[in-house]
Amino acid sequence: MSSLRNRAIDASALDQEAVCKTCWAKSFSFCKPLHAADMGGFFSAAASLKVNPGTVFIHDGAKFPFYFNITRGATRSFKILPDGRRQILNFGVPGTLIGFSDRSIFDFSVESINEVSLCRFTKDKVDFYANKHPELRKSLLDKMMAELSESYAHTLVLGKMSARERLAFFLMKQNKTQFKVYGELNKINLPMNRYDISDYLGITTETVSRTFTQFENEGIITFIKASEIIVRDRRRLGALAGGGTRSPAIG
Amino acid sequence: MSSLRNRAIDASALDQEAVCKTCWAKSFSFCKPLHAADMGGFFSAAASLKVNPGTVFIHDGAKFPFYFNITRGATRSFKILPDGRRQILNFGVPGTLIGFSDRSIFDFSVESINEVSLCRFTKDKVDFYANKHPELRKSLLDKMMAELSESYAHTLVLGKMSARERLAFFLMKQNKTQFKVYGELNKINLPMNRYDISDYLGITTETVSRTFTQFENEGIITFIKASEIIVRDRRRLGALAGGGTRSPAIG
DNA sequence: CGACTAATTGATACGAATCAAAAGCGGTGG
DNA sequence: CCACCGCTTTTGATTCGTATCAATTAGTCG
Repeated sequence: MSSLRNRAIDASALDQEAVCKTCWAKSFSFCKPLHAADMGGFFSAAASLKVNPGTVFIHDGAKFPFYFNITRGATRSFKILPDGRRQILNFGVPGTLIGFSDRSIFDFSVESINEVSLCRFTKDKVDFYANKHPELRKSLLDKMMAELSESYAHTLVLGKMSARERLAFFLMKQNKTQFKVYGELNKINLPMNRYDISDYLGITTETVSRTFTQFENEGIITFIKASEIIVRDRRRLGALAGGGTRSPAIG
Repeated sequence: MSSLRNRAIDASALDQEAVCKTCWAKSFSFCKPLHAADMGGFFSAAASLKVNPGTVFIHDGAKFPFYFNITRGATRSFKILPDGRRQILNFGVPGTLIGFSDRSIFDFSVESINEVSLCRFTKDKVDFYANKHPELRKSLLDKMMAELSESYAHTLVLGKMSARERLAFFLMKQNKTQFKVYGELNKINLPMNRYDISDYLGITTETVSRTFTQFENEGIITFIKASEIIVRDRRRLGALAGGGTRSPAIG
């Protein structure tokens, strides 16, 4: 797990308000409702950060009174058992809000997969504005509900599904988010490696690999390269993924 | 799955304010902070309900603009796959708040295990008071955070742990909540049956049963009866449960 | 006390893990 | 530009934990 080594976080002090105005991730970020209102005061309190690939920027057990909104790149959140076994809880994409935790203490870690850009907000500041703006409060709650709901879907996958079903679920989910964030319809990009996928799905890399091969042989998907997939038969993929997520209809 | 059949919900219109004043579950319920203030208006908006054993009182996919606070008994929340496989997401005990969901639509079902008493609050009413009382808002958020946090712990268990570890985790968790709610130190009560435990842990009843027997043979636990356990060696049980939950130290 | 359901125990099968090796891929330097 | 090295991914052989199938025992209720 060499990727767990820590690297520096590059913070650049830019004109945050201008950054927010042109932020391409705002339409699916928690701060969306504030862009309509004249909320320069809120945005100037934010800070833009860049994180190098493979950097753990939130540590399990640490006190951390910030929210992070991802604007570019991808992250993995995970828990680790004393003997090193790792479970990935979810992957973050642009629009993902990180920071829901009890008493500001995280009970999982978050690591960048590739180069990640994010906005940092102090919780106090967010709370302050949330108290004044019901829409922001609702937006935050929605993000949190969605996270809880996704966690429950994940629970179902890990508790009841076979390797084939798990991978199908993962691909459908990935397909859905990539459509939402990047507008890709049938192309699935996999910024994470096979270990990440296996640690997310509770199986091994070998099983992930074998199952990918099966899917390709069955004409369900085609590989452009190891990290890029074309969905050929969404119906069958969706059927395999079962009720894991509420019907992942796209478009 | 005969237990999924629906039975009537008995609603009794009592003097709610009096009920709340003497509610034994209030010290660990979301409404706790309001008991200090003079909040008769809030409590009179609540309704006390009783639910017969084995009743699904919240249905996956249903619109349901209420919160339920459990005051007596136990519940199971679950998701079901099209082919009938069931995953239990969590068990509810007195103090558990049910109702966090996206746009008031539940994406899981909730069923009573034994006779359950609960308080029903309309979400509008709760929101109204939450806007005026930061402590109530915080209390609600805390419940939600705890639910998310527990779901993540559950994810780790289902994704990475062996049958022995899963059952140990379950027992430690059960032990911890029963201490908090009922003050029992080494006695664990199991209101749920073996199917529930297996569907919560992602294993089969047979495996649950075999593992229980192992634990008893190893001197870790003793059975009073099938639904009542004495913990003999919490150290070993905790070690097995690993980092599944943040150190389950009691007392 | 008998009938039904829940829980336990036993025998076998199977899916995925593990162990092992080969192939693919990306970067570096001669 | 190609050869080499390390890392990731794929493929193969075998093992192992848990599921499944089957039967017995315990517990509960009329």
